[in-house]
Amino acid sequence: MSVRVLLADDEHLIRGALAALLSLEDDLLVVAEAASGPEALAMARAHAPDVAVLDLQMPGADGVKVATSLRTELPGCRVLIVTSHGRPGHLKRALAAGVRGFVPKTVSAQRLAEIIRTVHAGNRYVDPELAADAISAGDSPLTAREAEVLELAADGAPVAEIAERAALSQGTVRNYLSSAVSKLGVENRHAAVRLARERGWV
Amino acid sequence: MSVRVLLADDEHLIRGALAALLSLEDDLLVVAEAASGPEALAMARAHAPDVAVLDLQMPGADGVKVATSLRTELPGCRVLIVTSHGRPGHLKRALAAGVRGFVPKTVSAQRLAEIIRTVHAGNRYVDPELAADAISAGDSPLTAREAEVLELAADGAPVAEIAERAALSQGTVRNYLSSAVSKLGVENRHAAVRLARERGWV
DNA sequence: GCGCGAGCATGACAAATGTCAGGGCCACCG
DNA sequence: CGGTGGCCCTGACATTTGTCATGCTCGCGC
Repeated sequence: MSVRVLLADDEHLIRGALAALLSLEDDLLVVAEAASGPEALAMARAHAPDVAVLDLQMPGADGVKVATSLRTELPGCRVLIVTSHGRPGHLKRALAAGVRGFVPKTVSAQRLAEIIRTVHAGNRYVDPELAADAISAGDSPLTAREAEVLELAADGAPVAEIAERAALSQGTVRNYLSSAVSKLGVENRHAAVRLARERGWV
Repeated sequence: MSVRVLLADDEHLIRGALAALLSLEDDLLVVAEAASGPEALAMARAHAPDVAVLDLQMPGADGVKVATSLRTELPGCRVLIVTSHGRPGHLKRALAAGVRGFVPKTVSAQRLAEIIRTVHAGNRYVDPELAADAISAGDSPLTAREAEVLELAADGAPVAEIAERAALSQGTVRNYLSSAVSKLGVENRHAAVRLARERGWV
């Protein structure tokens, strides 16, 4: 009785190669492939796989969004996320979405096959290094409003625009920005945005 | 007589899978693998491959840097760059470094094998879509100083620091920044930095 | 009820940033 | 030679952003 796997990654090169390698394992069966978030969802609905291996970054909807949808639509389907750039915040978001495994693309195919089995058996697996990063990043020191304002400031918008979109006075917006900057111990709001992004706090 | 290939990519998953798939081709022989820029160089020196397939983003030194070194050290070795995120500037830099091929990871392994043969035969191959992007991005409208100042501004440094590092008055720095912003048709310097980065102008 | 601390909000002031008009230099063209 | 235009550079001025002191509200412990 083999494990039915769905593979989703926008990079054809990787997806194809991965499918080939996983097929070498006797107990794994790649039943569907997808190149985008929406496509992954459609494929999952059609084939009801045991395990969905999702790339974190895909056009349309990222791995975590797909995982969230799958959680309600196919509760029996375990989700395993693979990613190139492991930012702490992603891991946190992923676990919150009910993802069962989270691994970087630096693992070997052999190892990935083992992890697929682990996840299929109902266990969780998180790459130790990524976990350590997430723990050292800690929880966000930002308050709700600070995070909100920082997010609106993310694309370099002027304070006036942020104030309007958040229905706040400009002074208040500056205040939150300033507070976020000092909490994060950085030089200016742009560095704050970058850091918060990196840590997954926005 | 098969083509001797060096494979360099920091993602073990992809590198391994790729090696396996390329090995299925009778006329391709993967003689070495590397997970970082420096390692790729060392492997190239040791094995003198016919074609080096390099990931654009690797720890240590990126694909283009490696290509530059290879150009002088192993002039007979053709370089083919593969990349996930195809930014126009990268392509330009790569071609300037004497790279013979440039493809996104969205191609299939089959296609990649063909391209390796193409490059080995002495021809060039550039992904049509990436080429179109690069052409539509066009040449940088920025003058030398504008680009220099923009680069120094890239990490959110204050004007005073940029002025000092560029040995200019603060007024002048502001002026260049302003000029760059208006040339790029964006709202502020941060957006300008992002856009210039994206287009490969800095 | 009362004091206390945390988060939310504001405006005044100071500092940094963006904009403008203009001057010097050099290469190019008539 | 005498424009003409592009690039480099500057300081003065207007606008935007960052900092600070302050007030409000709400939940909590006493």
